[in-house]
Parts: sequence; C-alpha cells; structure tokens
Amino acid sequence: MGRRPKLLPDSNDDTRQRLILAAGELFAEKGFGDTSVRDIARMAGANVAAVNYHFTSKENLYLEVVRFVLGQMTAVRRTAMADIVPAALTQPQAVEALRVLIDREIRSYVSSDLPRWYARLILRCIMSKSPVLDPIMEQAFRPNRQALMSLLKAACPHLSDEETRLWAYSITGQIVFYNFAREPILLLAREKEYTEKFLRSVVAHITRVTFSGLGLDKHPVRRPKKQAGKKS
Amino acid sequence: MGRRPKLLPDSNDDTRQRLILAAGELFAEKGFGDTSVRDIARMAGANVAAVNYHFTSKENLYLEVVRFVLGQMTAVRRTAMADIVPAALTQPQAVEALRVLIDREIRSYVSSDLPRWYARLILRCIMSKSPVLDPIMEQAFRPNRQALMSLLKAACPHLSDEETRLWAYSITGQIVFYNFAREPILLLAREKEYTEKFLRSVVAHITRVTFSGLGLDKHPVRRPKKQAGKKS
DNA sequence: GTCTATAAACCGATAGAC
DNA sequence: GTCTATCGGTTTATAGAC
Repeated sequence: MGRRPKLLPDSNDDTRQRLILAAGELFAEKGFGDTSVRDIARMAGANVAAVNYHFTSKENLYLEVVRFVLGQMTAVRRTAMADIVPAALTQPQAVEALRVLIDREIRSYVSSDLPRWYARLILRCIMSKSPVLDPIMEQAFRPNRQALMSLLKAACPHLSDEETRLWAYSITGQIVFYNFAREPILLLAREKEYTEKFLRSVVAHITRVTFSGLGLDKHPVRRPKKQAGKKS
Repeated sequence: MGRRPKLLPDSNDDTRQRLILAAGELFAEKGFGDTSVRDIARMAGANVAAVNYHFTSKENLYLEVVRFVLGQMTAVRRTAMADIVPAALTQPQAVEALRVLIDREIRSYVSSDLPRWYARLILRCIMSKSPVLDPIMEQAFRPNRQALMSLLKAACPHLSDEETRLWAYSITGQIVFYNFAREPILLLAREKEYTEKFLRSVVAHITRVTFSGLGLDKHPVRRPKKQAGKKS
C-alpha cells in the first residue's frame, strides 16, 4: 500500500529488519502461500532481490520471522512474569498474579507492547502444522502453559496435574478466542475495534469464571477500578 | 498423496462433488494459496481442466466449497438442536440441553457425523477475513451464538444480555481451542489422536466450569462414569 | 464432460552491472 | 548492498479435439 519509492537509499542493512517486519505482517495477515516476495519487498520499501540477498529463500525468511517474533514474545513474557510473579510465591500472591495475567493476556491482543500481528502469526502457525511448530511449541506454547499451570498450582494446591492442565487450556482458550474470532465478534458488536469498555467486561467475566470455578472467589480483593500505578 | 489414476472414467458430473470434497480437504489443511488446482484435480481423480469447467475459477470453487460446508453444518445443527432442545423449554430441560450441546460440540472435532475438515475450513476462513466471512457469519457464527445464548437464557433467566454473550464466547472459546490448537495439545500429551478418555475429561471439565460459574451445579445429575450407552 | 496442449501471468531465485 | 533484467518453473485458465 505505502508507495515508498526509494526511502533511505544509502541505508545499512536495517533493510533486513524492515523485510522481517513487512514479511511478518503479511504472513500473519494472508498466510505464507498468499504472500509473494514482491509484496514483501514493496511493503518494506526494498528491492525484490533484497529478500534473497538477506535471507536465502522465502521459506528461510519465514523461519527468520517466526524466530524474531518468538524472541520478542519470550522476552516480553519473561519481564512480565518477573513483574507480576514474586520470587517466593504465597497463595494470595498467586491469586493476584493470576488476575493480572488474565488482564495482560487479553489486552495483549488489542493494545500491547508488542505489535498485534505477532500473536496472529503464531496462531496461524499453530493451526497450520508447519515445520515452525516445533520452535513455537518450545518457546511459546509450552512455556506459556507451564507458567499458567505453576500459577494455578500455587493458587490452588489441591488441584491435580490433570485438572491444572484442563484449567490452563480453559483459560487460554477463552482468551485466544477473542483474538482468533476478532472479526466476527467485532462485526456482531458493530464495532471497528475492541473498546476499552468491552475489554474490561471480558476481563472481568473470564476472571470471575476462573476464580469461581477454582473456588477462589472468597477473597474479594476487588480493586475499586480507580488505581493506576502498578509497580511491584 | 493418493495415486488414483483414473478412477470412475465414465462417471457423470459427480465429478463436481468430488472436486468440492477434495478441494475442501486441501483448503482446510493447507489454505487457499498453498493449494493448486492440480492438487485438487489429482486428489479428486479428475482432470485439471475439470475445475475450470465445473467452476469457472479457483476462487469460485473456494466459495462453492464454503457454501457446501455451511449447508451441511447448518443442516446438522438444525436436526441436532431439534434433537436435544425440546420445543417448549423448561429450565431443567435447558440445563440438560446445554450439557448435551457441550458434549456434542467437543466430540464433533474428533468423530462426528461430519468430516473433521469442515470445522477446520471454517476456522481458517474466520481467521483470514476473506470475502467468505459474511456467509459464515450469517449461517454459522451468528446462529451458533444465538442458539447457545437462547439455551443459556433458558437455563439462567437471571442473566443479562451482556453476561449471556460473554458466557457464549467463553464456552465456544474453550471448545474451539481443542480444535484450533489440536497439534500442540496432542504433541504435549504425546498422543496421535484425542483419546476417548481425554475427551471425556475435557467435556467433564468444561461442563463443570460452565455449570459452576452459572450457579447450576446444585443439580448433581452426575453420571457415575460407569454407564456406556447414551441413547436419549 | 473429459481430455491434451498451450497460452498468459506470476512465482521464487539468480546473474551481473553499479 | 542495491539495483535491473531475466531465467526456469509453476500457476490459473482456455482452446479445441474427441
């Protein structure tokens, strides 16, 4: 779309980075097969040959894009978890961390520190059993599930392993759905974007469902919807 | 994959049907862009030119496939709903219908009256905001949501419209996740297919989460995990 | 309706000048 | 590192014999 004629003619190899970002956005939106290297180069404001110069093939570029996104997401998840999960985890702390996690994850699909197409790309890869599924499993799916399960176990020590796993899938499924089915949901809601009001009700609902099901709704640590700062 | 040389050489125009089925399976598995008409024709045991003869273009074939799948799914949903939802709906009937619906939907992803790629194709379409999103909305997404919301309302008359909608998304999200993330889940479970045991625990969990959250768990109609036949 | 042969466009990838 | 030009292959779609 952007008619960038020759921007930055003497630029160094940040062309590589621009290509990754452009390719990622297109792959996330249209998939691998429906995206051509010409589209990628055009969107990145680079030459067609640049793709094969910086990456040796389109497939390799795809792999590199996934690697890049996984790296970004892993870094963000690490700092986020370190931020909301204290080192020594008491039960009430775990409950609060769970609450914050749900809020974070849902909001990561609308306005987060990461571009929105990151999650879309990963979702697409997960559904299409491509060869990049392995790194995604090891660096995203499994760690995310593990982190969620640890939190659940800390919040509800009485849970069995199987119950914990099922809960992790239930929570993840509810959250992912709002990204996966974004278009239909927005269409039925007659909105162009998820509104803050809508997101707040979604977070409240999933939290309520989860905590009620886990028997954690005895602690009304409900924040009065006022406060803002959330430093540790 | 199947090396079907010329099967049914003197067949009539059920070639059209075979093309739709083959195309649907390939589109569902690899997506539109990664599927060629040659692949489709080969899998259908038809000639390459047959695609453009029966449908005028690959895109039109895609549209026809989606139409076909939507028709099948609509028909099945109608009879299924008529089967499990009595005409005049009492509250306990709604609760039981909800239970059966959850069971049905989850099992539709493993062994149902419909081929498994049907749901996959629709999921793929939903994520890719293609031009076929509109018919999918009208014939699948909206009616499914509406049916679920009606059941929820009948089971819990005290629910507001917004709460009902959120619950519909929560239930759908949990269920769809086991189809959407089938590969990662099976990989982590070290299984090749969802086992009956696993599906039973998933159904039990989602049912428990839902009914507990809705305050419907006062009716311990719990089946004693023994029985086998489940005719009406 | 089914087939072969082929057209016309596009694809990913490369060679070579700068 | 970036560009133009182009190769070789594959794609969708069509023309025409049967």
